[in-house]
Amino acid sequence: MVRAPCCDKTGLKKGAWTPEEDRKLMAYVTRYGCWNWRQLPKFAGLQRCGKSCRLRWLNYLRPNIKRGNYTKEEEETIVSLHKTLGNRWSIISGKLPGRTDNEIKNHWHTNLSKRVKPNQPVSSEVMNEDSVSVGAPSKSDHTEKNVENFPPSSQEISCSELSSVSNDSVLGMNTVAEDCVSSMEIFQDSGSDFWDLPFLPDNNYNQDGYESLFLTEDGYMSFYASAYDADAIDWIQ
DNA sequence: AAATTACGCAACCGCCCGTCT
DNA sequence: TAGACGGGCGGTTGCGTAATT
Repeated sequence: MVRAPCCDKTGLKKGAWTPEEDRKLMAYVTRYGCWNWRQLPKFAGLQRCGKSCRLRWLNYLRPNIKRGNYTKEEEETIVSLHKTLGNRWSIISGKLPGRTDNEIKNHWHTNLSKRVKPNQPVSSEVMNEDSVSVGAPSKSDHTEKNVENFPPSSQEISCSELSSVSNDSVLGMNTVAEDCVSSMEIFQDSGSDFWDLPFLPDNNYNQDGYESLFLTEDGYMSFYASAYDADAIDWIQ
């Protein structure tokens, strides 16, 4: 079976993301969630592959992403986990709140791998699921969480980050889920049919970019403060 | 000051897996 | 049961910038 390309690449933009594209993606995901990455660019008004959008969101735009220098503890954790797990960056990132697998992978290749002796063997049992289960949730766990977090609506809503951001409670990375939920609840509050709404690309932020965004005490980001009523803001906070 | 090299990071690519029909 | 599809993951690439010559 030959797989079709993930998306029709003709006319799709590649390379670095512009602030405008970031705004569109962030606005859309924050407001509507990530119900289908492949379709998302179309609705968000982006000339990008869905995978590209997903990556950009997960690695850069997602709330609570920690950037900058790694602490000694973080580096020790990475080295230690890499010793037992190998290049399973997604699992390793699950143990480092706010760090993305891509970032950890880059950091490893540019810094940490040089410090670790190259002949250090990676245990073959790494590939054994049992040994990986150091708190690494299964995909079915994620599915269950999705079900819990997203009660049935007129159309099934999936928030795929839930599965990439593993072990939410441990990580403190449930922000994305909160985002999706908040998006839906706020939508529901608005009393209109979400799935019939056209994408409103530029109404909820100002011309200067992210100034409408803010972080609440809990680190939850809201995009709605200027566009919705006080009830929504109270809920977010 | 200009040229070259090294480095860090963002993004892309292709494969794999799970789910749905 | 097989095929189609979407999402996730790890490897790799390419660009921008800092450091060095």
